[in-house]
Amino acid sequence: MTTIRTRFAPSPTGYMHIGGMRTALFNWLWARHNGGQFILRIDDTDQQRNVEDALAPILDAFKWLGLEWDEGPECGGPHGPYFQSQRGELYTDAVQQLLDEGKAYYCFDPPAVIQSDREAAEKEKRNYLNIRRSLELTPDQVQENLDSDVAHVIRLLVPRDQKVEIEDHVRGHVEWDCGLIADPVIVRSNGSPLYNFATVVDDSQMQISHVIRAEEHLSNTPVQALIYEALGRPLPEFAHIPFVTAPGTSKKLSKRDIGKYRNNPKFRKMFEAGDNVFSKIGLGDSDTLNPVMVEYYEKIGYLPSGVLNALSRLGWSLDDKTEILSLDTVIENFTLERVVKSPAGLDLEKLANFQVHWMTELELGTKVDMCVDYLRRANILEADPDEAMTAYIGEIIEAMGDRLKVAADILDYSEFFLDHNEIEYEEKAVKKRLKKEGAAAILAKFRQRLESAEAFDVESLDKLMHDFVESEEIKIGDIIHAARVAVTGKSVGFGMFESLVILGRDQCLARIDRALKLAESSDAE
RNA sequence: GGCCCCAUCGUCUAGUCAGGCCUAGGACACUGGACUUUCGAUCCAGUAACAGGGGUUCAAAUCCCCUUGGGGUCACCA
Repeated sequence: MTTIRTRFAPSPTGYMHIGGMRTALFNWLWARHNGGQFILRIDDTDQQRNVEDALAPILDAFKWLGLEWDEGPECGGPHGPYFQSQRGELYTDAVQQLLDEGKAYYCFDPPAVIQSDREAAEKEKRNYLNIRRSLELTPDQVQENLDSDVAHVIRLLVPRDQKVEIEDHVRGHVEWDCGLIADPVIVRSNGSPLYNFATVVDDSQMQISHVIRAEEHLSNTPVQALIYEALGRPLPEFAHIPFVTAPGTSKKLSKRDIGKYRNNPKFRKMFEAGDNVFSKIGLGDSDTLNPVMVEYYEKIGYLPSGVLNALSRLGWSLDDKTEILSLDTVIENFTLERVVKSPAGLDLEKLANFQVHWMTELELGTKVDMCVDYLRRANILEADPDEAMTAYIGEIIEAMGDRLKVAADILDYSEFFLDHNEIEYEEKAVKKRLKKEGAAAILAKFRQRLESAEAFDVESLDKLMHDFVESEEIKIGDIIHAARVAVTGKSVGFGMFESLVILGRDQCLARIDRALKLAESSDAE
């Protein structure tokens, strides 16, 4: 058995696409499942100036999710360099080989001529094939053209009388008729190699055993297979996995359509959450980070385990019932055979569900650390918390329970970090719960009970309120809502008694006093 | 348009390769109920799918053919 080697070859685009991450994950999984290697290769043939800046978010995404690569940027490896821009010699050599063996040729037809050939073919409703005029030239003429710098590209000479066949691990048998394939350009007029060519040279030189990529590359496969054949190198195994579609659609998830997604009901909440959270922690809004990017999930406080679980289940399943999957479980069970053939829509609700599960698995201390990070960035905490503050935050998080779905949710409870005169009261809540007929009077009485309460713990306060309700002959709803609004400023939150205890008696009394004044203030509206 | 791929509940999927165990299973979402101080969570229950048409067979979600629908790709992008 040869070693299983897979790769992911991103272009430095400045962000990591969530669908691309899924493709990378499947490659990584297949390598890990087989005890093989996963290689990261950077497709920087476009030569942007700041490759480094544009690459950082991509590497960060891999690091965040814990998908370490065995060879690639930063760590190097025996088949380097891992940047295509530094592999020019490999491509030049391969092209020369093809040229020498007559499997590729210089094409001197100007683009305009090719263009009109194409149009002519289209007009006659016949498939376009190169006319191969340059093949008529004598070796001397070719040399002459080259010597006098006549513009040219290099094309692969497609053997038109054969078929290309592959046994795809996901698609099964797929074949193409070479008689329908135009001679692809493999080297541009400026001397740089094209994707299809560079990929083959690299995959072959890096001894990639399995090319696992998105379905949209299926149509590149015959050309690549032909290049392998021309080069006399063994064909890798192929697995074309379905692409990821936008939620609720059947179209490929694409950053270009981000504008549309804003109005997509399945997506809208994510954008809103982004606007809300990112502005608080100084990361812009949902324009800077959107749900197509892996970084969005990281920065809004998703867990790697949640995202990984969701990504794993996108086009793959373990069996007929297992949904909650740890990375280790997936590694152990991942096979290409169980990859589904049809496109899979990104299911954000299910992602949220996985997230809740993995969040509840976390130790309190871990949650505290995550939340502290957000509180610091949002300037709710001005310094790293001391022991007392850490314990205080722990109490809040425990009280939140599974209301803490993503780490950024802690920001919804900022009132616990403010003094009584700093908190904001929700207008609606005040109107409904405090300005209601008789509400203030009840609240005032309850305040007295609180003040004189002997013990200030959850159990005692629970009893205190129930006794109060009984003696006043009111319903619990008549006081508890008013009390909540009074001490938190909001109509919703976690347990009432936990809230009171966490805030402490003095803070509660001060807040109630403030609320009482608010309730008395004139109803201008 | 050419080439290629795909088709099971609203969504992600199990079942398809080796036809019968499928009166099609699970999960998310949704609806109803229980619990409850709000929100959330939880527990119970429910709605809901084999795209259509032909074959083959004792038997088809599963095999074959056609139709329809959806999608990808057709560059000196990757």
